[in-house]
Amino acid sequence: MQEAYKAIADPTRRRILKYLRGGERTAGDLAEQAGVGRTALSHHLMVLKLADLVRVERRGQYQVYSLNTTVFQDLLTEIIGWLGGIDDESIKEPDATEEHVTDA
Amino acid sequence: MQEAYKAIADPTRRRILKYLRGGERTAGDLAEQAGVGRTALSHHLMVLKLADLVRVERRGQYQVYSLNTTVFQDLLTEIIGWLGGIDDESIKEPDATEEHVTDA
DNA sequence: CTAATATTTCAATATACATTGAAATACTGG
DNA sequence: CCAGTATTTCAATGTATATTGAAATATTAG
Repeated sequence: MQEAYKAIADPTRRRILKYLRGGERTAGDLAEQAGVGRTALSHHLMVLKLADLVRVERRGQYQVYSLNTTVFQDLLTEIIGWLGGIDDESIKEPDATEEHVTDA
Repeated sequence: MQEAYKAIADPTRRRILKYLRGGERTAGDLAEQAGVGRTALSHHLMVLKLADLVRVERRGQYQVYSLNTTVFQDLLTEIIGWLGGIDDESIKEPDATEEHVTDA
């Protein structure tokens, strides 16, 4: 999960993810659309791959990238958790014992 | 928005956000719970504040932090956008013009 | 096999970020 | 005002990350 959070923190990578919403894309397509050098793009795709946010498949000369939506779902679940009341790990509940945050 | 993505990319900051789900907390409480030095904590809180993910209010000697859920909602909306079909910016649709990603 | 195209790896560099101790600032109680 | 507590700012440092050009690898077409 940590990998996914870091992956989406970069604007270039978010742009890549957006383009991938349009369907499968080759690395070359993405480099062109994302406006980033081929080397840098390759790096970003690697990060996205490690985060399991994209899949890649070789098709002839090309590497074809596509979205893997399952990790997005997990992200959503976690962020919703911050808002609502679905918890998963040690969270100190707001008990009545007010130590010092009473008032001014 | 960019600020929010970067803010949640750090595990310590996500931990802080979790603790804040339990209600208002002073900076001291958070430092203790998050297991990070006071200086580092102050830095993280600043990042969260700039991202508008938390609010802060002085109450006597203390600075009291709390969640600001509105930005979380925006985050959710964007991530849902990546999954579904709600788009907001230039996205190349998967048109029928297959240039070279035809097949192997 | 060779030439051509697509993509990744390597090596170097520059920038951003997290962490720390010490000093500065803000507030409370007496 | 003074001592004490809470928090932030400052300055320094180490680590992580983004970017780049050149070289290496993979695949196709002939």
